[in-house]
Amino acid sequence: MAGNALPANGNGSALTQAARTAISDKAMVDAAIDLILERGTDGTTLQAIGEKAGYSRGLATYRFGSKAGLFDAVCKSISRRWLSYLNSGVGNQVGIDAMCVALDAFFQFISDFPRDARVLQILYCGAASPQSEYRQTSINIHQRQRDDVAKWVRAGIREGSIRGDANPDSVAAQYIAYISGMTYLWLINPESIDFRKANEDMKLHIRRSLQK
Amino acid sequence: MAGNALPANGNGSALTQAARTAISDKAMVDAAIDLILERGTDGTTLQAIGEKAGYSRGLATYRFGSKAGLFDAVCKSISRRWLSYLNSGVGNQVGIDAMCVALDAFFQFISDFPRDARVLQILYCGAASPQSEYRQTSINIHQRQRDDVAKWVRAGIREGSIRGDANPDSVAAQYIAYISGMTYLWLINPESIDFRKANEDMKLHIRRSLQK
DNA sequence: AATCACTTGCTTGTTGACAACAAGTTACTT
DNA sequence: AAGTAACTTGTTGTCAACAAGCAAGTGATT
Repeated sequence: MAGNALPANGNGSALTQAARTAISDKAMVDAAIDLILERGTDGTTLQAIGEKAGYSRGLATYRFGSKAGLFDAVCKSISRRWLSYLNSGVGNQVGIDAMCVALDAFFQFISDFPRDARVLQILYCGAASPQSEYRQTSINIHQRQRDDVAKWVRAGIREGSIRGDANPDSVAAQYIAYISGMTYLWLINPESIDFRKANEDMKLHIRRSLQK
Repeated sequence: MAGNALPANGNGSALTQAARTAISDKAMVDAAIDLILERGTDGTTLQAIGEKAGYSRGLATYRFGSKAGLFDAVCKSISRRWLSYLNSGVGNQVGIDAMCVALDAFFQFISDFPRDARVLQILYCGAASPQSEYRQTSINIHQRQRDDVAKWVRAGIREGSIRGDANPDSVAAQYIAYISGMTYLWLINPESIDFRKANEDMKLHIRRSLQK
């Protein structure tokens, strides 16, 4: 569909090898996102991904090595988008402000790209299984986000906006756990979660428990 | 191993049909827990479960209908244990007390039965996939827990220990999201989580944001 | 600028493992 | 002893993974 399996037809305008790879890569990641949303990770086959992307049944395996390798790539692709989205929202803010803006950015991301958000959460869940070949990716992403939050808290304490007895690492774990857990609850039962309201309440709670 | 495939050996002391089923059932659920911990849900086969339980490769399929059916049974089995554990801890308490005691019970459960806790969380994660045949089980369990928490909050407001402007449903969602998210973080990277400390901080946080 | 050796992208052939189901066998029940 | 329920074995279709081959792109030499 998206990719052209035979780019050099009659004329001399050929694609670069790197371009060919980039095109087929993106086509397969996109196909994977569609299929995961439709059928879940178990129901998604490498054959279906390759063919939906406009290639052969074998390309996905060839390119990504394994099903887990492909999921890892999808995971990284989406989380890259999310992190840049987040960074552009938070900017240089720190402390409680940063935490609140990040919550808003998260809600915005879920509203703007619900498909990406859903697939990312599905893949994070897949990383929970022992022997998961992309668990490390999930660990790294979550750890990085926790580190960012802990930094915001530390800076907030320094500038005096956050009470000095707050434990940055503990607050960060709690904050990331909230986001992760809320997203899970939303994923399995979207109607049961009013994300906007939950986030407004969460901001209030953050202020109450951290403000000096 | 645990189950006897041939209980009626030479003597006349035979087992009841119901007892036979109960024994093989339990043996297979136990085997499944072991195997899921070892190899994850994907790496666990129905054949391996049946044989590890001391039966044939086909019994697990026969009894539970499908892999999802078996996981659903395991999920229900463990969550039953957890809920009775929880109830015996909380008793008739309500409000902030109930919320704090439940956190303690949860930490205790994870310390006492880390294997069960891990498998339960792995299965909850599996329920995140679309088309998951036991998603409803996860939804029900989480919904029930949220309802319980919301009840505690409402009772706390009535008895005057919780501020009147707290939204019970929102607080409940936040509380359950915290537990779910924290368990996920613990599952993928146990060393990174100090559950005891996180829970102590969470209790403080709850008091600060809900106490009148 | 034409061609030739080489590399990389991609496809097709094949194998072993597994879930699911059907048909058969063994253990209990009345 | 006939019937029912627990359990096993035979079989099929699907899939991931790998291997071998084909096609497209690259770049050095002339």
